[in-house]
Amino acid sequence: MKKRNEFSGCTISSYEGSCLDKLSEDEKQLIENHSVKIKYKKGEVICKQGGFVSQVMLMNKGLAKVYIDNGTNSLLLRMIPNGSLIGLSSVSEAYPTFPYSAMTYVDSEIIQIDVKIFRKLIAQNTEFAKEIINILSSNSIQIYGRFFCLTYKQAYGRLADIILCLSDKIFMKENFNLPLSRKDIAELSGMSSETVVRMLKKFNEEGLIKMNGKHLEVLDADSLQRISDTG
Amino acid sequence: MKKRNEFSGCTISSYEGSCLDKLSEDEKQLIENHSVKIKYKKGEVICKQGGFVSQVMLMNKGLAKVYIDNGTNSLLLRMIPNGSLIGLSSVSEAYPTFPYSAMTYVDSEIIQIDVKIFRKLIAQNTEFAKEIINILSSNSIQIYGRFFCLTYKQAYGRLADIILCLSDKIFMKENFNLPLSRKDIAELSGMSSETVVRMLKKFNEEGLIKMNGKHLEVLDADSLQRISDTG
DNA sequence: AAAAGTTATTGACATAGATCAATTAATTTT
DNA sequence: AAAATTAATTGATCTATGTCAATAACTTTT
Repeated sequence: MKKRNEFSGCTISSYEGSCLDKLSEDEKQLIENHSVKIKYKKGEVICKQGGFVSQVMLMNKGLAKVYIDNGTNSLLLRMIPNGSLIGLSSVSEAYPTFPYSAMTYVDSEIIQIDVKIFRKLIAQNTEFAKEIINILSSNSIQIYGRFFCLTYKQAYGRLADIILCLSDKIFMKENFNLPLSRKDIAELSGMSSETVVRMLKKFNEEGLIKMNGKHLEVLDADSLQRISDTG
Repeated sequence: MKKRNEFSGCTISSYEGSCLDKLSEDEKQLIENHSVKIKYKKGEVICKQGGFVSQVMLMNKGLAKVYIDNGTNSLLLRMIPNGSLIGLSSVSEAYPTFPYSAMTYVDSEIIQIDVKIFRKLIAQNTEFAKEIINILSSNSIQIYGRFFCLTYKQAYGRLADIILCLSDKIFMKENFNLPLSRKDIAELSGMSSETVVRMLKKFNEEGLIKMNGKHLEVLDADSLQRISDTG
């Protein structure tokens, strides 16, 4: 029997693979002909909440965040690692504008695909459409988990979550250089940057992580997991 | 130019109409042949988080909530008014279990539709598939708003949001008998029931609402809206 | 390499709203 | 309709984090 997944603040969706695999050679060529590859520098805005969507964007190489804001506060919804799409909710003609903004964390390479082509392919290829439904569903499920986590977990648990997410899902090693500022981590874990600093220090003192400026090493993933579960 | 929508904690998705309208007569008949109408009493569980999905459910008459919980805490994701679907994320074979639970607020009538039929129709009718994508997108957008609201608005703003949502979207009059307990309202607006009581009392004293036990009347929607925006 | 600007760290303090406890009101069961 | 149960209200208290202010440590620009 499968263990019931607990909710985590983790910021990447569980969908694996690529919807593009479901396309025929002709269809792939069509996408090819209607897409361009663009380079973004670290910290550049990829799309703006409220703006018209004309392309769906595929992260080819890099890392970005998707967030909503009202001018005063900003809420990070999810991260975009390699292979993830941005702007999918707008394949519905009913939602022609981005419901969120996106910004790169590091220098990134993004493939822009004409959203009209996306819509056409959905209308002609049901396997592709099913795959889009899969992605939308997995995005929803990820958001539910993050929503629950940010609403009910205490700050230590949320921070532990994010450290584990970075190590397990994003960098896939327990030892990495953070391309994120303390403020970024604060945004990820839904707390103030001062609180992040204090709590990272505590984790460090307790031997759960080894932290030196931008360098982070997970020493005791089990304990972090326990804090995430309890917190 | 359209005014940019602000985020609200409102709990129903903006999708209007019915995906079933996109079906042919034959397809409608197919649904008809593979669905049953079920009556639920107030407070009954419609589906359980983690359980297998075998039917997609359509609220025919009544009101329900969709929520996730971990045994200790419960987070209300959205309300299900007439015409809304439950269990849509599971039309993907990749997600065969409910990611949430649902429970009726009042006596309700629900149409259960075999999920296999739903999947078949998605695979054969692209208009229908597009409509499902529309619904999933609008659900996501609603959740983003609620997520933002519960994370950043203060309690007064969240409560004002919910009162307006109940009056505008659910009961569609400024004068209604609440079928919800204080605890339900607390869950909707993400706070403790004691805080709900105190704040409703305050709104009442200030003449924004008229409240008498279960009966609620919105007296000053503009001020409530202002509190929602500011809070 | 000095100056200017930005980000990280630490400490002190404030507070929104949760929790706990007690009372009253409403509803359900006997 | 009395008793028992559940829900609503009120008051008192507590606390996890945010906010503000002051350095300290980096980074970038000159």
